[in-house]
Amino acid sequence: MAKIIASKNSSKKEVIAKKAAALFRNKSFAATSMRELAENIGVEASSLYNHIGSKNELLQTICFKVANDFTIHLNDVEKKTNSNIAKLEDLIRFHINMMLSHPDEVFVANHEWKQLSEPFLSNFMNQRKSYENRWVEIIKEGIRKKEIRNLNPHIAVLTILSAVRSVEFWQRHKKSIESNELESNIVDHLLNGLIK
Amino acid sequence: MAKIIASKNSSKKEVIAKKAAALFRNKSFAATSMRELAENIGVEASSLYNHIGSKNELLQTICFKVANDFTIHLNDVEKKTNSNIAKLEDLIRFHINMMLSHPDEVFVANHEWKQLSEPFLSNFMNQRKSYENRWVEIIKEGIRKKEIRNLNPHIAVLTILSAVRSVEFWQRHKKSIESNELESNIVDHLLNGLIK
DNA sequence: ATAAAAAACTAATAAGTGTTAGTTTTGATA
DNA sequence: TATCAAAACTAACACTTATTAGTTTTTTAT
Repeated sequence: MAKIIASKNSSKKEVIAKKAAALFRNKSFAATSMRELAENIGVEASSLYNHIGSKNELLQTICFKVANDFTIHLNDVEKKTNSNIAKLEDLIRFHINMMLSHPDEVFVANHEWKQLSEPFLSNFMNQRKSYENRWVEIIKEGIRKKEIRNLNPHIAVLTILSAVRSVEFWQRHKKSIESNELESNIVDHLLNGLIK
Repeated sequence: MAKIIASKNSSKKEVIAKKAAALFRNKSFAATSMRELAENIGVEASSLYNHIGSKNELLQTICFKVANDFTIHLNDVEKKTNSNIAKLEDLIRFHINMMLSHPDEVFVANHEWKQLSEPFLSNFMNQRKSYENRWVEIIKEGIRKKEIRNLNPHIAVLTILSAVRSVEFWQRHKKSIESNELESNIVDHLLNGLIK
């Protein structure tokens, strides 16, 4: 009889969620069956239900864990007293490092959140909108203090949040690029541009 | 008896593909059923098969139409004799305009290509890799000619290709931003950076 | 060693899947 | 108006889906 092995650092539910994140990323949430997830863990599908409530609950666990990590970090950044550019750099680096340390979870939160059921879907969208608005405020203040060029702050936020997802592409390629180089290049590009 | 209405500019198959793109975007390919697609068109599911071969063929149609449009445009850009920065700006603007004019199709090509069946999947990935490599060559030459800062060309390409997808976010928001403003801001940000 | 709890199993359910077969309706042409 | 192909329909197929019920095995605690 096969078993789900929990470790010191992760409960059985966390083991399931971790494997689910990998499958949801590689095959999409809808195209991943509970039988397939179970097989990957080495157990029958019905056994999973001793540890989780439903397939959709797994997605909720993954998405909100990621969303909360980002929100908590933003709380910290807002408390600091450094320049707004420094705050943005901190935020950008955190995004990149989150994608490097939890690639599957962040990918799922970025791309599969649409499959959340209500009320979690509305919840997630609101949390994200609020997160973006707080970025916008940082950029606005940076413009006011003449640290930042006079770009549309909303568009700048969307551009940055989109650009950091290039880490996903990089993970497909692994073009012999060090993750340090990746991080510094993205930050440099977004802050200083491409033109010499 | 309901009917699929073809127009002067689009065959019945194109009408189906257009609706499919919208559904695949909003619900994902796997989570969209043929019955649902049929209902949206106003016809029974089996009737669709008078016009298409399979669900996956619909995805192929959408993905390769988009991929070919991008490749054709890149062919044109490579023939030009202007600066490499000008070429990049041209390419970036084309990406943004493609997302504005065919939002659903580009979204599906960007996010649902994984669901392609072989050999189309391998085909698509190769075509994309080749496309990216040709961008890389433009950036390399720009660096050689001192037009472009000495960033890692591969990372720069991934960053740009990722950043232009911010148009997707903007389409969710519609934050009273004109599409012209969106385009010029993204181009400006990527070429000149954020810092004053 | 025994009892209780946790977690695995088998089997089944009801619903939904893409797709095909066979039939009927529609619309255009002769 | 009769004919014929295009394109709609109904009905069904064979399979897969998430999830539950009921049972057996394993682990934990006394």
